[in-house]
Amino acid sequence: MGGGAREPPQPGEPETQERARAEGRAAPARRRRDPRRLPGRGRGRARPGGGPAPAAGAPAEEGGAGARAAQGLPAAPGIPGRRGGARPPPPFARGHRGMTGNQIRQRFLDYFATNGHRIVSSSPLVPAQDPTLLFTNAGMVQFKGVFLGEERREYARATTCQKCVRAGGKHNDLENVGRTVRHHTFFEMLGNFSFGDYFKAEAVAFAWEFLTKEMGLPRDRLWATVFTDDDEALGLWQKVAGLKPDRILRLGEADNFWAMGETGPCGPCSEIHYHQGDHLPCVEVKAGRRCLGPACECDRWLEVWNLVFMQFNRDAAGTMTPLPKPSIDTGMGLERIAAIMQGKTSNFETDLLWPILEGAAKLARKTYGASEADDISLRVIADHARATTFLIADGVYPSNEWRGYVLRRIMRRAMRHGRILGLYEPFLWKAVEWVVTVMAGAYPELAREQPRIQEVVKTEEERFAETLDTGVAKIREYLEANRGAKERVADGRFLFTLYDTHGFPLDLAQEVFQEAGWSVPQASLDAYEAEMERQRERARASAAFGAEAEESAKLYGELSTQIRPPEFLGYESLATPARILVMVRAGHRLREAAAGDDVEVMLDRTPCYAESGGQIGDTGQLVGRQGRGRILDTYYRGSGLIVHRVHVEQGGLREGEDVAVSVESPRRQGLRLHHTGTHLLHAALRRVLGTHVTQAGSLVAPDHLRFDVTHPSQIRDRELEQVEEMVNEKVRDNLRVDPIQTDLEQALKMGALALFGEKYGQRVRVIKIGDFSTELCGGTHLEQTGQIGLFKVVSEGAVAAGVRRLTAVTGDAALHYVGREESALREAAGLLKIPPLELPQRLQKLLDGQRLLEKQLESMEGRLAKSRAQDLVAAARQIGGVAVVAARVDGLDQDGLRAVVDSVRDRLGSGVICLGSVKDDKVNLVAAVSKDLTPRFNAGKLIQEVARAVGGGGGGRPDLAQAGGKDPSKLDAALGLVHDWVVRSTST
RNA sequence: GGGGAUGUAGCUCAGUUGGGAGAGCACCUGCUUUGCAAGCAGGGGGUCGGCGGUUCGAAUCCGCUCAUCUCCA
Repeated sequence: MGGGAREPPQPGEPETQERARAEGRAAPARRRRDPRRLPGRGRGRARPGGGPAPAAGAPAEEGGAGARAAQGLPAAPGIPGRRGGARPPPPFARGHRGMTGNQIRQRFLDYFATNGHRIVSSSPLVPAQDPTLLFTNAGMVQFKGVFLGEERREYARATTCQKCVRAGGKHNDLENVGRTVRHHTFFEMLGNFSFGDYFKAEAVAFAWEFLTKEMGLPRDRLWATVFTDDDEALGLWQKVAGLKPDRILRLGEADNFWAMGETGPCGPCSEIHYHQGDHLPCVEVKAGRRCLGPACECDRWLEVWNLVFMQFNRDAAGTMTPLPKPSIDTGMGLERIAAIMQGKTSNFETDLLWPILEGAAKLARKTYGASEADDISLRVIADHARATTFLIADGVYPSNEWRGYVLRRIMRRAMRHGRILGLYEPFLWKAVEWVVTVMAGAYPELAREQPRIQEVVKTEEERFAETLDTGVAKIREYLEANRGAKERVADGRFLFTLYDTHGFPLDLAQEVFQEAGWSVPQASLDAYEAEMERQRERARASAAFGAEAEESAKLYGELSTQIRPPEFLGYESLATPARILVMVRAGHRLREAAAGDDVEVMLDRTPCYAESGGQIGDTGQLVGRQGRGRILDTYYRGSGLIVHRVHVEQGGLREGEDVAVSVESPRRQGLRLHHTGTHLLHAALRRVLGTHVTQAGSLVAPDHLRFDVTHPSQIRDRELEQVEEMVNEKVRDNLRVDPIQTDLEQALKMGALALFGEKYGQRVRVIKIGDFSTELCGGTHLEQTGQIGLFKVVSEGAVAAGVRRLTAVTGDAALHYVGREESALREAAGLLKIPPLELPQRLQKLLDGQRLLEKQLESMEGRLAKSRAQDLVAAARQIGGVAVVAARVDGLDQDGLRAVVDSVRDRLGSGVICLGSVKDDKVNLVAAVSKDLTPRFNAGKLIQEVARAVGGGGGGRPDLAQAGGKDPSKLDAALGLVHDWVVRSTST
């Protein structure tokens, strides 16, 4: 009975609660931290307005020396510009003080390893197959499937140091980073996990032992919190840790209850808090209230470690049933524990971040601690440099959508703060090196990827400079256009357009305006914000459109817990008997499907490959007793469910029915050819271009393959030829293609390429092609490379900055491709009656000849026009002293006619001309009036009148006009109108 | 996924209710001159992103599409 464990939301904290749930877990680094209430640097200087006495412990005087220390200016060795100030004695046991971040990380993993935990390496920042999650944001992300019971591991205890990014998405803390000493976009999360193995008692004991023994933290500074009615946890803290009851707080659901989502595993949690000391300023005290102790949001108390007791399963109705095997998930921010261990009140002064911040400070010739504004910028740069480096290393590229967009925002924010510090030239790419220096020990891939990362960062910096330039130009235009404005006040809507359309940041815009002597009042900022809000509204409104997709996602989420992922037989066989477990249509379960229906079918076993790893899903047939369906596509839904999209062709299908499933085998064969071809291509590219080449995307279709790779510049023809040759050589070598089942560690030892964004369980499949290629892959492959027959690259091009896209074909498709090209060549050569190989020279000759002819034609036409003009000039009539030419010159198009008219006008010197021509059963008309007569005659008006007579219309300038008409038979009559018109125009 | 902007010569861009596709730089030729972005004369170079529509006529108006930039999610 777990229903009672739920507690109503605490008033005044709905947002926090909602966030905690949305986020999936408690977040030591940010939870319950409202930035507006965080102690900023300057805050300690203000005296509290005579509030009541602070909580237990003698507080240091507010605003005094102690407060200064709280401002992030401790007497830290090696930190320049620190000011003198009393600091409390270091709260360390001897021998532990000053442990480096790297040592703490290692110590943590080692400690849990000796306690039976498997050390699992950090998963990539791009979460595998979880499109709802932007980035890996907690240690448990890679174990989600295990907690949900969908996935099995060969160990029941694990420990990790997980790299995490929290930015973008529902909770966006980006703007807070830098303004505080604890917010991060990138951080490392230490955690230990139990999958139905140990529970609360051990979790508490491990945490306590690690902090007090391994880290040597003094017991009297540690406090604990538990969920309201979790007496078990309360008891454990007393028994295991020897904490007195007054040092254990009971907190409500908002703080100490954790859930993965609306439904699924959940349970109470328990936090360990570290008491930094009452000499630090407290926001509550400042506001005239008392410090809340461990539950307070001030810097006196630091939440260090969160232990989650996964105990219940919550269903859609909200009822909670106890899990058969309760689990443990814990998280401790590395940066925080490092700050404590190193006696720093700011994460940025730990050895994990300080070298980066210091590097930026040196570059900008600034001193950390000298000015609050500069400090914010320095912290921003230090933090964002880490996020940038790690994200790019994990295959994210700055772009204008999804993850790439979040990365771009992080990068641009860092660049903006660089400018605030006076760094106008690209600098962030230099910071990458500092990050690598600090982190490469724990993450060797950083060192390997450093050149590529720096390249990407530098290009992005240059791009941003361009954006800024165009923005400044826009503002100049605006200022110019509004030069005469009464009030020199910047329009908020313009500021928004500037940002929305041209990416020019508001704060920079304000600066530019103010420099030009314009003001940006609050009203403008409000208008800006209002436009922004409307933009958000729009986005939200159209997001609601995906409600059906969401509904079906929800259904599949539920189904995942009810039925088991099917057995995949497609590696060995193409047909099998199976049973229909579930059918779905339009997001709803369906018992029976009739002919004509399109349904989604889930089977207990299947030979059909579901789209993944770039290989598209199989098609095939599904035959039951009563009916038959065509499988149009196969894909994954929920977690691990294989869904067949089936069009029922005959009779009906029903749930529970036994059917025969088969894969369309020629198509599958095409997929196998192109998938093995993809691996060969990948390996060849790395050999020809270098190992910086990594897969950035892949599509394996039956008739072609598409492969995106990271490469800074265009791939030259010569390189492509080399690649193609190498692949074909491996095809002729007829290498064996071996699928090997192994574990991840072993696979990596074999040198297998593991790709970003792919999910690899503990059991992985490696495709080994001779000694040429070793890659983790779940796709279907050939037995021997010789089956490919022929490999042809079809095209090469750009996808995004630094990413090139190759398209290639193999097997039959390659032969067809070559065949088509060949026959086109033969046909072309046949037309010229020459051997195909002579085509290029001959074509060049022909083109030159053609060019020459065109020129000649042009000059002939010119001469012809002139000679005709001569006749026409001779035939000019004088009407009221004005020379008028109206004539018909057939066979000329608009351009030819105009040439003649020009010529006539030149010779005439002064006059009115109107010529008509019939060509292709249409009438062309051009009229001209010499400049001296334009005050009296308007060519445009003339042509309109004439054109009307031939069933057309026209217009133009006063001195030249053209028109067309549909009725050639009326042309002569129409031209007759010209003289009348001149007469009339003269008389009026 | 939704909004906004841009796409014209090798480069940077102009092109005004729809009516001769242009400038500067770069390039080629010739002359002049050998002092720093040299000058003068001449010349080459364009599917006006693509497709479709409206119109006698479209770089220009409309629809679709592609690419790039940018914001929101």
